[in-house]
Amino acid sequence: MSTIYQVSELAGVSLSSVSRVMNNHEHVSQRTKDKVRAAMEQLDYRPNFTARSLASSCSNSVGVLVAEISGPFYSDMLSGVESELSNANKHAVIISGGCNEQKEQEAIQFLIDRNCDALILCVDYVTDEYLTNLSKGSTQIVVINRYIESIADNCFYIDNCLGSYQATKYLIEQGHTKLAYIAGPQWKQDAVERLNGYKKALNDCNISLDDALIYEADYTTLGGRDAMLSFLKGNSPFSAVICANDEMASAAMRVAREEHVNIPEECSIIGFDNVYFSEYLYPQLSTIENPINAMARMAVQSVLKNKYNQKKITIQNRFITELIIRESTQAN
Amino acid sequence: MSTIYQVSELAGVSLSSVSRVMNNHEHVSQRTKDKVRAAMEQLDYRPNFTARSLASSCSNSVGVLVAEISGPFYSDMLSGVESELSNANKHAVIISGGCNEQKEQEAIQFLIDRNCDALILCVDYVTDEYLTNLSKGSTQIVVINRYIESIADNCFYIDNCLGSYQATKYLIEQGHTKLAYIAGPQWKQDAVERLNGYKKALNDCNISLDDALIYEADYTTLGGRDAMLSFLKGNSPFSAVICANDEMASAAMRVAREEHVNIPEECSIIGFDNVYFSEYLYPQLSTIENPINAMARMAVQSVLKNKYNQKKITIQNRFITELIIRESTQAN
DNA sequence: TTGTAAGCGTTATCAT
DNA sequence: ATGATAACGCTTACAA
Repeated sequence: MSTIYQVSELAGVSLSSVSRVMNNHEHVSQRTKDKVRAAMEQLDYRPNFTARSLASSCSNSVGVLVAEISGPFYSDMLSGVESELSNANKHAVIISGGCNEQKEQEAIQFLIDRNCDALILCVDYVTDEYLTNLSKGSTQIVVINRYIESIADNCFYIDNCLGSYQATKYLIEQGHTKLAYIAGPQWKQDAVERLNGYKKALNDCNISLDDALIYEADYTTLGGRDAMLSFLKGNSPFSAVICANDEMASAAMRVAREEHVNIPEECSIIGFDNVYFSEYLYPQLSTIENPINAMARMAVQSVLKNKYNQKKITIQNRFITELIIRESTQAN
Repeated sequence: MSTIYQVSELAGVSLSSVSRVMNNHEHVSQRTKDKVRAAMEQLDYRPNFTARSLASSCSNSVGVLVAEISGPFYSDMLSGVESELSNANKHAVIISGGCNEQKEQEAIQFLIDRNCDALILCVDYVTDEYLTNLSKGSTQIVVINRYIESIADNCFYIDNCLGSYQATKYLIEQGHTKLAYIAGPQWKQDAVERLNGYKKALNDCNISLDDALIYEADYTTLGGRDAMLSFLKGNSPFSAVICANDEMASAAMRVAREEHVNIPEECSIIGFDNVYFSEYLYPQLSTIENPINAMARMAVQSVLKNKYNQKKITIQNRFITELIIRESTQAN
């Protein structure tokens, strides 16, 4: 591997001139540029990434922390982050966080220690306060899928409440009046907000809340299964069930089938997130589009703008959900 | 941020001693260790990752290149790679390759330029020769999901032929004699092998090949859809269809439903890969388990062993598929 | 516009 | 066992 020094020798110029050419500095004569470029070509010179990082204290890499790598939701997000980063010639150091506060903090520290210029975080366990504090450090922090008032400009999130409001309102407009809700774990912000949207819609339409028709599950198919079973075995009749995510909705559909209740004829089901497999299901799942990929891309844009001084695009922090009607819902 | 220098001052020892303690060198007195550790603690010292990389020419990071980040198959692989790497305190630099040879080469070069110690590659476009050559360089190369004879020890792959042989044989044993096959794109090695397994099973059972019952699709739902439609509209009757992956199988099931052919009563369908959503489908998809996650972990182990001199575990290069029977197949 | 030289924070080779 | 000191390959004042 040749170094900047060898290039400078071959080109007959100084180290700094080579560096200037590499970094496209102004005030370099065409003649120097040409000589340097020719020498680089001849030596098949490749800048040493690590040395540049050390000297410039900029690693051109951003750390990404998510709860898990696989899973339709996170992988869609990662995909957006990675592609946007690659386009800008930065790279992503991706790790998956643990399942408790300490692990999450360690993961963040790991990324900081690796000299990432910025961090894109999708975290559930660390506190708002911790993240706020972190933001005061030299590593830029950006948070996806969570709203923290004190660092609002660095948060990218959807209006979860609006999302389930849209779903619930739609079903009510379709004539449903007995609506069940399968909630996500209530220690997660988004799960609480989604439940609120459901409640708000019922309230706006003067439908009273029936606690027996709300089941707190955990966003997994197992949870969705238990929830649906509980509704079916309960005493409160219902003609529709709104789910806090698509996984639980898919489980609810399966349980319905096992118990011989036809979807959507006897019961409408709607999900949340619009993960890609929701159209593979039978019936295809009606759901709420969650623009996670776009959010991820925007988060990267914000990093590019703030940390890498790139193009002055306008940053949007709040994203809007959208109703997707497929086959799993119908009028009552 | 404090440096090794400040630690050495506070501890009253030299730079080298601090370095030695950090790296757990032998021949360091307990007294020195204690002093250094205390000083580190007091200063909340964190080693500078970049400086270490430069000085030691070891970045402790491995580059991972996949065709795409999302998608059930790749994300399962990435998940395995990342977790295994994190456990070893290494990190993953993940990028997604392009959709042609040049882009793929660029992506690889990108990773090499970033001083990755090793590369884990899941690539389709670059040639065997290119990869063989690459392996001669200083960056260790490991290939997942592809077998290249000249660098066999660095390849991790499943027996694709066996996989579809298992599927086909099973259906034949269940009494099916007219079996259609939805193939993957034949410029991909795994797609060819999978098709071969099907042919071999037919041959072993003395069932003659009907070209009208083989359709080359592209591993996507759209392709699977076209394939199934073509079979249904063709003149060759069939009672089972074997698909080269689960996405196409899910599409085939949907088309069947649209055309009012009951699965599995009128037609058995089997997939390949056992991606996680295959059990969400209705009917749940029978398929071939592809141990991609295990393969990914093994690939990391091989890197740990060869590049980072870690534990002498035995490396396994070839992985075996397994028949998973669910609801989409039945006896004929 | 170009060159000189001092870092950047480590590791690693020598002596001692 | 410990300490100087020279790399590692580049960036960046500062000087010319």
